[in-house]
Amino acid sequence: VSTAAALRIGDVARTVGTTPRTIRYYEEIGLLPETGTRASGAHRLYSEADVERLREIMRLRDGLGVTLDELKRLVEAQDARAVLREEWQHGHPDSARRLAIVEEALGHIAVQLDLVRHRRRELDRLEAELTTKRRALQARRRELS
Amino acid sequence: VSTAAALRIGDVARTVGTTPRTIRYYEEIGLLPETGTRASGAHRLYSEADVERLREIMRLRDGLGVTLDELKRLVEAQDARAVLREEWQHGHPDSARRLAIVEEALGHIAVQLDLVRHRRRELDRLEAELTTKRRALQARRRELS
DNA sequence: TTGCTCCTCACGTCACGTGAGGTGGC
DNA sequence: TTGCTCCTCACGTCACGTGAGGTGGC
Repeated sequence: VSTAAALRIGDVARTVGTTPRTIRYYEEIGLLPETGTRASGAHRLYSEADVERLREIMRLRDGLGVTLDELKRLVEAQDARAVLREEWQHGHPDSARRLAIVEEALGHIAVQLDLVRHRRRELDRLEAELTTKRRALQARRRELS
Repeated sequence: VSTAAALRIGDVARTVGTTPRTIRYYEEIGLLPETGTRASGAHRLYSEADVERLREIMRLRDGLGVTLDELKRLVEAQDARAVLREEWQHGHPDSARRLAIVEEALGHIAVQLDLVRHRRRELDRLEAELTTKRRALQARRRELS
C-alpha cells in the first residue's frame, strides 16, 4: 500500500463519471461521509477507498432505480453490518445473533437482486424489440438496393 | 376490431403503471398528443392505441436513460418516418430517397441499441456483484448453523 | 342525489445544474 | 504572479407530487 494519493473533488468526479456538484450533494444529504476534518472553505480530499465507495453508490443508484433516501438507508444497513463484523474479530458473540444478522443481510441482498433483475428483464424486452425493428429495416434496405 | 373502449386517464395510468399527473405532464410537454378535441375542463379519453404508445414511451424512457426532451425528438423522428411510409403507399417516390430514410432509421436504432446495451452491461455487473455477495453470506450461514 | 373520478391552477420536491463572488494550492 | 480548481450561497431546472377548489359522467 503506497501513500494515499489525496484526490481533489474534480479528479474524483472525472474518474467516476459525475460532477463535483453531485458529490457535494451526496455529502450534504449524508449519502457520502464528510471528508475528514476540514476548515470551512478548505478543499475536500479523497482517497481511493472513497472513490470506490462512490462508484458502488452510483452503481446501486443506477441499477436499483431507488431514491437517494432509500439508497442511504440501504448503505447505512450495510455499514452497520460491517461494523458488527469488525467487533466480532475481538470477542465471540453468541452465534445465534450472528446468524440473525447474516439472515438479515441475505434478505436485503434478495430485495436488491429482485430490483436489478426486474430492470434487467425490462431492458431485455426493449433490446429484443429494437433488434426486431432493426431486422425489419435491414430487410427493407436489401429490397431497395 | 370492436368499438374503441374509451378509457379515462385513471384507467390508462393504472394499466401502464404510472399516474394521471405524469400522463398530463407528457401531454403538456408534447411527448403525448392532446386527446382529440376537448372542451376545456372536459375529460380526456384514450384508446388502446394510446395506451400502447404510452407503454412504448415508458419503456424507452426507462431503458435509454434519456431526458424527456431527447425522447420527444426520438419519437417525433419515428413518427415522421411512419408518415413517409404512409405517403409511399400512394405513389412511388424514388428509391434513393427511400433508401436514405431507411439508413437514417437504422442509425437511430443503432444509437438506441448502444444505450440499452450499455445499461444492460452495468446491470449485469451489479447483478454479478450481488450474487457474489450472496454466495459469501450463504457460506457464512452454513458455518454458523 | 351521492360518490367517484376528472379538471385546472399552482406551489412543493427531488436530484442535481449553473452562475456569482471569493479563497487557496501547484 | 498567473491560472486553475476549489469553496459557499442561492436561484434555476427537470420530472413529476400534492393539495385547493370546482365540474362532470355512471
